Amino acid sequence: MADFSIKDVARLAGVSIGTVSRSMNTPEKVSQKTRAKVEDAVRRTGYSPNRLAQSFRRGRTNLVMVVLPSVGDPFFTEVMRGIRAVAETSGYSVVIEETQFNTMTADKIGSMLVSNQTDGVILLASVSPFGTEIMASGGKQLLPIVVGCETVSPELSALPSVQIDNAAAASEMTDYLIAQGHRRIAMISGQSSSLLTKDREIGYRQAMQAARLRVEDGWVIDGGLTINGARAATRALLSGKSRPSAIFCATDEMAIGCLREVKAASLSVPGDISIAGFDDIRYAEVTDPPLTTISQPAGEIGERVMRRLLDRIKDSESASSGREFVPHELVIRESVAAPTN
Amino acid sequence: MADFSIKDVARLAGVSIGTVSRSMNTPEKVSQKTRAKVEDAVRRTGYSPNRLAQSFRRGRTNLVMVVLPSVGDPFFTEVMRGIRAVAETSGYSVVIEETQFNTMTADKIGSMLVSNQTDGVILLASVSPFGTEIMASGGKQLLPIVVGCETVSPELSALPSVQIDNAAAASEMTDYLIAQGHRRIAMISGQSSSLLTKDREIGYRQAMQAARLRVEDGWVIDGGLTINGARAATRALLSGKSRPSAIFCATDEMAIGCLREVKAASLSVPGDISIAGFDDIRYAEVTDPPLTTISQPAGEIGERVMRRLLDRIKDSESASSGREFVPHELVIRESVAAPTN
DNA sequence: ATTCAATATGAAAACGTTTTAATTGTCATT
DNA sequence: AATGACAATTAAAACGTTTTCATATTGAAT
Repeated sequence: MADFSIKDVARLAGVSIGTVSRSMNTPEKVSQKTRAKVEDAVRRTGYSPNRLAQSFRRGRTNLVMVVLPSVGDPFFTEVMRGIRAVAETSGYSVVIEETQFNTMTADKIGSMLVSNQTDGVILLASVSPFGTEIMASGGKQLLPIVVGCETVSPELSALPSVQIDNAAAASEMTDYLIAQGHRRIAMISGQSSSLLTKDREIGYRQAMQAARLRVEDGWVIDGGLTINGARAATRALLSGKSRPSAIFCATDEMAIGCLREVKAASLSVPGDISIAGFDDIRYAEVTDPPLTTISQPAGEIGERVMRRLLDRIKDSESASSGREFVPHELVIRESVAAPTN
Repeated sequence: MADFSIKDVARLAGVSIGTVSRSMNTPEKVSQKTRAKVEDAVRRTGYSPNRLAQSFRRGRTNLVMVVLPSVGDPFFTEVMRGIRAVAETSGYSVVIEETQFNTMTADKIGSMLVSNQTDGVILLASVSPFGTEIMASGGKQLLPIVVGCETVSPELSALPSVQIDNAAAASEMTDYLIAQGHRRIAMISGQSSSLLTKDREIGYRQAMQAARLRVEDGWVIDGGLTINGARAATRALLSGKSRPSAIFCATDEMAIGCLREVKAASLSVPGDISIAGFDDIRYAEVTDPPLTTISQPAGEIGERVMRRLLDRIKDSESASSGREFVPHELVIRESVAAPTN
């Protein structure tokens, strides 16, 4: 398999390279007889076309790239399954790129994607206005791109996106906590650069306000989207002058850290403190107690987002733009109960 | 930015395309004056080279692909960090491909990688002899490829790989359980296609045998590498005629499922049953109780595996082959204690 | 001033494919 | 027997770069 080219196959089959190309791509346009010769030559050489040359000449790679914050985030398992499912039926391959939490999102995407490496991009990572300016120049995109799960900044709201209504979901969870009798509800949110958790924060604040409940100073605290960040945040919350009876975490990842820390402080959940999460990752139902959380239809988001990307690749003019919301669901498990005091 | 080519830049700068190319790639070979002209033209057009054409012509992409079972597996977070760290210092970009647990590993890799898409592959996923036959034809590889974390089948043991000694680590854990006083130790392993967990199983069996302990029928059970699989396996274990006092899970993921199920059966951990895991994923220290497990130096594995890949890309002849072991560590937390009965 | 070396540039080939345009061959219709 | 239509094939252009080779320019040394 020492790298045969189409030329070798052509010589071996006794035809021109054009015929070889047609034999492989549009076999119906070549006669039975010659097709057989070509196929034989292909088999004998073990020839497989140089994809790079192929993509270069065709001007299309049949490859889409999904950008996500980090491999190892359980939430994306199902989203990817959905993406892959529809990609496969359309002859697209999927390739993944990490932003490692924002370090170089913009650069990477700008430099390696815009320049013809892939036919389109699915952004599951934080969408900064800066990053996408590169891509969405002059209102018209130079590369098909759609956003999934994440919140897009207002000025980019025309970008096609598929997501749950994060603010509404967060409100719903907060309402649920309130309905359970909680009045002192704190929130562990993400860093300010995370628009996603900002949205959830907004929902929380709205619900609190609607119920005329006070959000005390220090009750909305940055958990950095990590377990350890959430543990630190939880310590701060527990040691504050005014201790909440419930902690709403903007992600399950942080809820897991929070849960651990609350227990480490010898408090029981939900006995002493209720904890709510968000995302319904697979670990959420095996914590002790299992987490009450918001479930996102991750697989469906994946499917939809990929379908919209395909639309856009096919015909970027007529493809729909703007946000598309999918339903979320409040999953009641055991980490939330009525407050005891 | 409507897709300028090098030709446009050349025309605008009033030089030949060769000069433009040189200006960008080997600026020291072009005079100050013309370089300035070119740079200006580049700026004015917003030109960025067509990567596809570039890679095609150069015969190299500066892209490596890492193949892993699934995005969403927390274990790979750190491995990727390591890989990326050294890739970045060498001017390589990293792109990720999922096998979705083996469905089409071989095909994907065979078809899209061998044909010039990437300069090399890091396999973090299960290495079947079948899959790699394609890549390692005639003893000599046609694409630089190295294996990380995973066990390679004996007939492919010449493939460069970086991993801990899984069997030894599993023995060590088993020995530890025995040292704690356990005699009745069961193991939740992976499906038979997972060479990795088979290795761990071997270590377990060896340690049991060395201690002259009996492995009863049904005590090595397939947990399918998933939480739910492990829960089912645990149920089977608990309802068996002869109940173990300790359960050694071949992955933390399964240990988490096991832990939940044991508690669901109203048994305490480690009071009634001890549980040990493997991998030390980040969730392992926030379970209740925190998991005793084996820690892999994931970041280091990533770095080493990427370095070996670079060696191989640079000079496939002289690059080292064969396995390279890195040290593991037994992390003692609270999920294992002496048996009570 | 003249020559030589070094440096800077341009023209064109090359990479492996797809695709267009031109050519050949075949067959049915007149 | 000649024409036309159609199918199959070939030759060659094209894609956007990099790189080789030849040429032109510069500057230094005689």
